[in-house]
Amino acid sequence: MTVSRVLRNRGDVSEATRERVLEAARKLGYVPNKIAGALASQRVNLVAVIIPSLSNMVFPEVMTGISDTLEDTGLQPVVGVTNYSPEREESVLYEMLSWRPSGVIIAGLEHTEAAQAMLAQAGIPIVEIMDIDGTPVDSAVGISHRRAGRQMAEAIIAAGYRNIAFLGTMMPYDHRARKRLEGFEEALAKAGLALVDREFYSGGSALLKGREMTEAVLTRSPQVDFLYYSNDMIGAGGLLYCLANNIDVPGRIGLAGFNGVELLDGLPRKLATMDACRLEIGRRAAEIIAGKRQNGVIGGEVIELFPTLQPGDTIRKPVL
Amino acid sequence: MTVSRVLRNRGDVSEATRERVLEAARKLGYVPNKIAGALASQRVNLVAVIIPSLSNMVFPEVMTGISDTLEDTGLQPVVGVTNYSPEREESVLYEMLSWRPSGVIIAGLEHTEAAQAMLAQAGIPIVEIMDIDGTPVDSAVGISHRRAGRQMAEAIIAAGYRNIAFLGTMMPYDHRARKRLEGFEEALAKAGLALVDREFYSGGSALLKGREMTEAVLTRSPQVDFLYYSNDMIGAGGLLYCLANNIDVPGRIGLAGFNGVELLDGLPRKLATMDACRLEIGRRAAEIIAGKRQNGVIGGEVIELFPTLQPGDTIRKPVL
DNA sequence: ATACGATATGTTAGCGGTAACAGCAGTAAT
DNA sequence: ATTACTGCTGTTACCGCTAACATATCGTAT
Repeated sequence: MTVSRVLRNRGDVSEATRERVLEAARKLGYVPNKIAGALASQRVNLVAVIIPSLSNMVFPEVMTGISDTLEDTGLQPVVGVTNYSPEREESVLYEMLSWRPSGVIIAGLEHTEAAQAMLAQAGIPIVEIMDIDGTPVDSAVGISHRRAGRQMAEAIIAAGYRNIAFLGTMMPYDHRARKRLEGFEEALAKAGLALVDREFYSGGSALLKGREMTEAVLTRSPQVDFLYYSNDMIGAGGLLYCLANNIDVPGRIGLAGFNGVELLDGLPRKLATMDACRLEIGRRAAEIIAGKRQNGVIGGEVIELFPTLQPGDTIRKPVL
Repeated sequence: MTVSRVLRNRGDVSEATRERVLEAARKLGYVPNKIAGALASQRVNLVAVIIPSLSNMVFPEVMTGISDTLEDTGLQPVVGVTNYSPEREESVLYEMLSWRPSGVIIAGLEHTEAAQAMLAQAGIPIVEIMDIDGTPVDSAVGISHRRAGRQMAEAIIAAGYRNIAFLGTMMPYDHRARKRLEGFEEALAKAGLALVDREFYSGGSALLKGREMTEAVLTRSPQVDFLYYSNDMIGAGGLLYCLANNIDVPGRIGLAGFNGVELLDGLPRKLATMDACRLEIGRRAAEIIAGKRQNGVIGGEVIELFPTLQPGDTIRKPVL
């Protein structure tokens, strides 16, 4: 018992005994068994983080925000990856919940019915991140992708472009990309426009795909004067393609992506984009988990963040 | 007890009872408590994976290899990130070991003394990945970065370049980048050459840093005819800089990076690089953990993988 | 009818810690 | 001297599950 007290810094132990215990622990290479500890105390310092992928730049940055904020709370993030598969999400969630974490941070608002039920039943703070276009189980931190799509469309139209094409992922479960496209088309419609062309891809090097898709669209639909990409990586590929082929950007063709990835800073020309507040999302989500744990508040809150449009060098200045 | 048997698919249970149990579990939203289960059975289906960073492209791909292989073994990877800090590595390791995982996959061979001791004492399979230039605690899967550096130097020299500069990270704890540089300089020395210039960076957008550093070096040392980058990202930045400034690549200046990241495929010209066998490393490491668990073998094995040099378009053809 | 093996279910004792409380010495206040 | 309190250490009963063993049930060969 005294050992337990020393190792957890809880309760009074005389300095002499504390020393003896620590010395012995060090000598024996003793590592306390958190499994037993957690079972006895009904407390687990783990936070489940469930995200679709690690291979694009977006989630690692969210992770950074989460880790930074959790750093000095004693909480530890544990990552599960779903590869954009709802079934896999469900099973990862089940697996993680069975370790009784202190909270769950999960990407998106769309989950299987079973997953929804598990989240609702879990009795711990749940934060759904990235997206707020929908109804969260508990709390949510994110941006409105629909609005983001609309905003970009409005900026593009204001700049005088009229023949607009969309290039993006095919993934049926990338709900956020879908919502951006919906918002985008909605704003086009309001201006009496419609997409002139669209092109989808899946898998492979995004940068390369961006080049290929851009070539395909420009060949097929020469009248196109703007390319809206569902993410910055393929947008960057498109930009490199245009530069390599001496296409006047943003005069003849305008370009825009989404995410505000750091990578763009290194490109010869800055791609228009909207930053997705990734770091901030991670931070705020972690704060909710850490905070709730303290004061036991259960009411869900929705935090909407507002991405800023970065016009870069690939959109003409608006015609007034 | 019967419930336990049903939920773990272990032992004989009549079909009727099994159905009843599953139905009840579903209706109640019952999620078994793995903490208690693990304590009782002394078995934990978790594999600790400890890596320095998620934000460059290399570790996510290793993770993919690990996840894929572990997928159908019932084992689950749990990721911890150290940010290249030995102290943080030590504490992350301690934290993870206290959950009694079935194995540890940890990047690099360099750890604090305490971390080394913990790994040695843990009594579970340990796989140190990425690097094999050193003495592993147990098993290791990786490449020789020293050899990789040497190989690249030899190829560069064979191609006729003589005034070679190095551009890389400043991070004192990126041992693998350091070893590559050591091997590189060693091979230069053997050919009677030495680095003409060197430039280091830390933090920020690697692509942008690549541009800036390249400009700095070329301005400061105009005689330089080859730039060896410690990673592909800054190499790509350098390449874009050269192309933008109409520098003849690979005639006037040759370029090479390291890692073989997918990103390069999308660039207007292919950067010379060496792929680091990331996917394969993840796979083999996971196999060792999964396999050992089965047959209880404890002997450590060292698996050296051999990266292939991809000359791309940024090294002149060797002069024979 | 009896014995037997196979299948199905129940019982008991932990796993390694921690919460809660009990005990005990020493010191200060009454 | 008695009481009250503080600081330190020890005791006990779990936490929720599973290994190991015990028991019950049933069809079937003897």
